[in-house]
Amino acid sequence: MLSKKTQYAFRALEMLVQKYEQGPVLISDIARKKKIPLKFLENILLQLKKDGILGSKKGKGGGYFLVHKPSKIPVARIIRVVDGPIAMLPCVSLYFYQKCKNCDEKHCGLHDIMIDVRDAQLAILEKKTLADLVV
Amino acid sequence: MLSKKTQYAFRALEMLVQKYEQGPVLISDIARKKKIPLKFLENILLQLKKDGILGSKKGKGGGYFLVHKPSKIPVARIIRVVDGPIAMLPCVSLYFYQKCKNCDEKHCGLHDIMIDVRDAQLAILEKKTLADLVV
DNA sequence: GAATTACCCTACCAAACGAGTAGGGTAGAA
DNA sequence: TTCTACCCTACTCGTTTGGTAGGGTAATTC
Repeated sequence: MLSKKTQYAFRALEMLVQKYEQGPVLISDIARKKKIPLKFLENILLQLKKDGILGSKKGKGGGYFLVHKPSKIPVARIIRVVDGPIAMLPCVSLYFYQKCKNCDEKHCGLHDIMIDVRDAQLAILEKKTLADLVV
Repeated sequence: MLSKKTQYAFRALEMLVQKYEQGPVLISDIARKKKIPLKFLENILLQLKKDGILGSKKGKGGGYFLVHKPSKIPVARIIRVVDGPIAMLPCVSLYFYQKCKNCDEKHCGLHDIMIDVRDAQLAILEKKTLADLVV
């Protein structure tokens, strides 16, 4: 399951998509409108900024904004930044791979199944973008 | 990510599949061969038994065994019993559904995306069975 | 029917994680 | 120079995870 933090992230991004190219949006505006604890949200947006997804402007008239076109940012990227691995096992993760001990990947049925699941997930999560958040 | 407990469960089940219809298998045998902490494994097998996936026999010559043919038990069922929800959001889970507050499911882009992901996951996890664990 | 075997159950514990709070620092517009 | 709004660190508290300990009890078998 996605953490609450990740769900907050998507809710915030949804708003930033709607205001795309309308100038920076205040954290406090997002927090109020989307009912997200202010300081918690600050943390999330900072993380997204560090990853280059969001930009920010300080001082009066400042706030956060999307750096790229919404249709250029896949949903998968957000999940990886905020939540971590998407795969169901460390040994099939593309970005967070970890070898599993006591299990030879070449003869592990579960491994094969989870590879399939991962591919199926990514087929969707890499294709869908922030633009799809707004319906 | 699947919990370690769930991964243990699959490893144990793998062994029970291999010994299917060869009589009960001792917990201690599974624990030793699969390198799973004995008491922890006990807990897992008990859970699987309560759900009707495993049966057990007490006394000398006892142990655990699969109640049904391995090809009749979908991988999804194991995950649900041991790990819980498969879906990425509570509001798209079939067996553990929970309404998400501050979000109208009819106008939530994320919701729609996660429905797709869930369907893609289940297409695999409901089709693959315990028989597929052994390659 | 007694002993043994091996399942069954409860309780406990430490570490990690999730979700959120607090409070001040600092850059940059105006 | 002052105010605004981002930036950063640290802390708290409850839950989950992974695992341990120890004994109870039902079924076999002899």
